[in-house]
Amino acid sequence: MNRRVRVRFAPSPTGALHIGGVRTALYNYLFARHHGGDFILRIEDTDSQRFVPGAEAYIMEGLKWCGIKIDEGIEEGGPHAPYRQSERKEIYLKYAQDLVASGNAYYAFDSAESLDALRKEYEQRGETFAYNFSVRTKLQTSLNLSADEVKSRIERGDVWVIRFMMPENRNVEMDDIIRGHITINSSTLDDKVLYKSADQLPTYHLANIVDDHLMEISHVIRGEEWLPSLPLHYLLYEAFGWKDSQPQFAHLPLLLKPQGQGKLSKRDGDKFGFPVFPLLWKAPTGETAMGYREEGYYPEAFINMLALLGWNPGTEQEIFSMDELIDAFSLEKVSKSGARFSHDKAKWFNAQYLRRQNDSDLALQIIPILKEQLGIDVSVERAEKVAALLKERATFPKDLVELSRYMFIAPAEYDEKSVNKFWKPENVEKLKELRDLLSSQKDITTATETMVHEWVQQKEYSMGQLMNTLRISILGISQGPSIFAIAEFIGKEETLRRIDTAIAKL
RNA sequence: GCUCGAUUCGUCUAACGGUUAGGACGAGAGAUUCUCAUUCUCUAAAUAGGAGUUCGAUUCUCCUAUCGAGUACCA
Repeated sequence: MNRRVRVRFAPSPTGALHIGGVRTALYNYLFARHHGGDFILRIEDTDSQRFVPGAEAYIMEGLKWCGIKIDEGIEEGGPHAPYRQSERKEIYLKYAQDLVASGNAYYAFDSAESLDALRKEYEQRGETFAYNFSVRTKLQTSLNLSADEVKSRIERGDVWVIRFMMPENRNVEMDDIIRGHITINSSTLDDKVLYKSADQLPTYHLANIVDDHLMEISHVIRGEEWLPSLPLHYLLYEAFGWKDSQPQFAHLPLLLKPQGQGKLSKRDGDKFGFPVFPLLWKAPTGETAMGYREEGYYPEAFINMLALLGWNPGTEQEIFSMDELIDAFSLEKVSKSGARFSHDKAKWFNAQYLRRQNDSDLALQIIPILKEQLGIDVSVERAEKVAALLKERATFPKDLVELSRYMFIAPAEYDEKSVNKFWKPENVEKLKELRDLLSSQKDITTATETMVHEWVQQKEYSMGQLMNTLRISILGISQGPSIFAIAEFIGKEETLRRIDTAIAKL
């Protein structure tokens, strides 16, 4: 069947979107774009209890920051609006009732308490309670009660749910693009709730099938945690008579916690020392968790890193632009096993992207940080020089600010280790000579280095000893790029002043 | 417990049933350098275990082990 590719990312607004969710969205997006199809954002807010204010806006902002563009969604609109399930609530009841009418579902009047009690009872007997063929005709269901009784209970406002009537002992045959063929016997499954009268809302299972059908979704790409629900979903398509237009499924491997075990969860916040969220998250409770954006990651680097976590094109290419990802992506190349996220690798990707920035862009990025961190105003030209000089040594733009600190501010202290190593009387004597030599120059530039080099050789001094002594006097530490480049940057006067200060102080 | 899924260097991964099992991050060593970082070179590092099928299994089948997911009137 050749139909338009339409995929959806369907998060529930119960908190910030963690990187696992971002990756699911990304793979959906890449798949859609690769096939020239549509990427739809649908908000699955059918759990009135767990709704978190701000989560929905966060999800949209997060996707936007990542460069994932939505074709149809709650802000973008589209032919199947609304895209928020809470605003579609009227449509689901009819479908649930259709299933009752066709004999695929039934009403159940059990209270949550009585079910809890049943579960406990079974547990005490060492059994597991399952709401399925074995009990549904014994409990308070429309299969057991007379039609009149059911009708009057509903009319008098008793609380009810509609449950799917899971067939007994049927092998459900399923296909997953990533995992291949899967078979499961329906007797191991239970009668899932499809619709609840209490809040007049469907559960995920009903809503997602109905909406995917109505929205003409061609491929469902979602996390592996949904795999156990797949037979139910297959059976629902069948019960509705929608087999012909049923989407294809692909279940993505999970993202694992960096240490310990289990899948990454939004509750993991930033307790591992790195963000699990794309953006800073401020929960209504006041809790906050850091985000990749705020940490200084480039969205392109973040996406590049995430794309390769569970997918690989089979080549040795590591750096991919979004367009290259779109071009190379295929679900068949998604791996089956869960992936553990590596912070080191994320940083490496960011460093790669930082180097690829051109100096003027980088300058613009660091000027505000320079202002904020060091309280100094720097011209674009000066900032460009800093960028050019230091970008190979940085992971984040903010690193450039820290690395360039002593290019703007004279050191107030001198690193003890470096001083112990190089600040020796004989070196200081030579430094004084060098100071006089420098002061005799018109100005100090990187070209001065050659001259100094020759002078050092002539005098038979040690370049390493002298240069580091000079470096300490200027920067306070034996680190950083070419000392002559730095001297050129701060200028002759400042260079001499710092040498004098160091000689006086140390 | 039950059901389903997964298992290649520490981590992310590659390998029509035939390769000295490749790459990347990280680690270690060396080279370069005025220092640090970069860069470059090199090194260590893996097919969970056991049976099959096959001329030949990382690759296919089964068993075991381990890990994970699901098992809600949550998604």
